[in-house]
Amino acid sequence: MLELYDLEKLVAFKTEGTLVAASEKLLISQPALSRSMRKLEDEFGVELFTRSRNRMELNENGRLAADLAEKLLYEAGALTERARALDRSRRTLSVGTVAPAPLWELAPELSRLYPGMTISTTVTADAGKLVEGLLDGGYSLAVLTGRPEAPGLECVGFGSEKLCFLLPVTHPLAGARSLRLADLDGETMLLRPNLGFWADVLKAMPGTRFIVQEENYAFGELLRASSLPAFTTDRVQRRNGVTDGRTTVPISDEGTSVDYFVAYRASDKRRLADALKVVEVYAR
Amino acid sequence: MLELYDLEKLVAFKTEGTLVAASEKLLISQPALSRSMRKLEDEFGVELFTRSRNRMELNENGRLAADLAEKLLYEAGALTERARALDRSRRTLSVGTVAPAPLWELAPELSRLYPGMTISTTVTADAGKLVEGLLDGGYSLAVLTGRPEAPGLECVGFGSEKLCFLLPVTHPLAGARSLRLADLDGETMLLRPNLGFWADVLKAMPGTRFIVQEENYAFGELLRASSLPAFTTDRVQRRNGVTDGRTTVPISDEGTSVDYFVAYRASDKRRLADALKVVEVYAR
DNA sequence: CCGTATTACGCTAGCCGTAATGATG
DNA sequence: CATCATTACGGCTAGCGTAATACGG
Repeated sequence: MLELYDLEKLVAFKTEGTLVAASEKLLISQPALSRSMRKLEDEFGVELFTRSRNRMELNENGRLAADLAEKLLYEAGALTERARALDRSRRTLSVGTVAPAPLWELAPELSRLYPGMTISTTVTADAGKLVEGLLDGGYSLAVLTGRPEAPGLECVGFGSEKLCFLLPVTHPLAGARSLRLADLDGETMLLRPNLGFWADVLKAMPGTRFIVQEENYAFGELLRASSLPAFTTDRVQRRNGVTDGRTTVPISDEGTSVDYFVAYRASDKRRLADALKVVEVYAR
Repeated sequence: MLELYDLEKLVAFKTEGTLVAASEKLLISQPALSRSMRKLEDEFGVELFTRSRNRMELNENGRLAADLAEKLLYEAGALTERARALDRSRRTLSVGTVAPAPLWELAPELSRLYPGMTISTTVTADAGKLVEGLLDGGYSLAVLTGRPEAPGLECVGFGSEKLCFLLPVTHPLAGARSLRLADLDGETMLLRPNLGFWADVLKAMPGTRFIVQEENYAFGELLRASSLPAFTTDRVQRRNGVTDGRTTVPISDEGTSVDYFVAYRASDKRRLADALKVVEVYAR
């Protein structure tokens, strides 16, 4: 029977030009390769080479066969690759979100509910990309700030979040009951990266210099040691508690208070039932 | 390494549904097939089946892999098939002709000049088909009654042929120096099959009943034993000599005298040089 | 119990490598 | 005579079959 390994040898001979060179590339002996090529001709029932006593070349048949073999080998590789890719996607639950906070609650629960699955998360300000990803299978769950319109998608509420300033108690505005973003514009502020749509909200503070600190411990140290204002949200505080030496002041700008929704494909409803139940609990 | 035989086993399992059935189809034992399927999973690095103690089924990965494997196997078959087809075409010299007589001279010479090649011949009234066939490689040589116009084609003259009546000496018109087709219309005539364009010429004798005899010896017997008029040509007579008890009367209708040309692809000129030389000799 | 998959075990056909041979430029 | 392909021969291992085992409807 024709086998892929034989075709690989044929292709090696095509690219190397001699049995010696090809056999070295294939890490087998010349006699082995010589025999394989004869066997291949037998299997095709067709002469593939012109042979002189110390020279072997592909003839027209051989060139065609080798070219087609090369394609076939590529496709065989693609076959395993696609199977692996499918398996990976079956073992991965991709979650996209427009803001990081909901993810902090959702991701650990997903890990607990679907052990063995890789939870892949993405934070982006682009809600359109998330909806698109839901539809084409790129995401299984998406946390949005509104209900998606696309057919085939459903969603459940996932609570709300309200942006606040986190000011040192010594800050001049620390006593305010409510502030506008513009009130602190021009100062230097501490910020986490990957804020999702919040990054868009902060465009209302064009004069502000943001110091971005990704590392969690370092961020906490900066908060404690510096007198730089920062942001927090009601949701973060409910989860992490208050920060010593800092006071929380709500922001009254439009768009700083949002409702979240977790969207999913209707066809995934059963598969994701456990996760959606957890979402409901958090939504309260 | 992934091998086609393994993929064949996978496909057999997909179509048969159980290892037992598939192993019977493949003419191997169940244990062998069971092991092969495990090996396949190893090679993919991916689970392909859901197993209970006495039931095995393809999972999502497995279905994808089996479907792709089926395609790949088909393409592997096509690969050898194409190589064989190429080989066959390399070993075949296809000759098309609009009339049988030139072929009687050409075919034996081609067999002599290209030993080992299969000479495949076709007689057809449709000259357009022959030109088309020359262009697409379906024919290597075509005998036509005019020079082909298509670019990439060349031709050489191959003599002429003149249609005659072959009448019993007892026939009322046997003494004529020349006749029209219409002069014998309404009689019953002897005919060979596969006349090429001559068949079109005979449409000028709508009232004639033709007795077609393919077999050579039988045709000769009919010629000798019967008094039915028949056709011959100058070219046939030059080759075979005259027929006892018959006289030859030329036909003066338009289109009963033709010049032949042997057409070929210009790119084939060198390969066919020997054949074309022979054509020239016959053309005199 | 019959049908199915898996495990255990011994065998063998196919493929390989080494060594020797042949041809060619 | 250096290089390449082929032939000869012996060894090894992947894959097979048989037999035994285990599970489920």
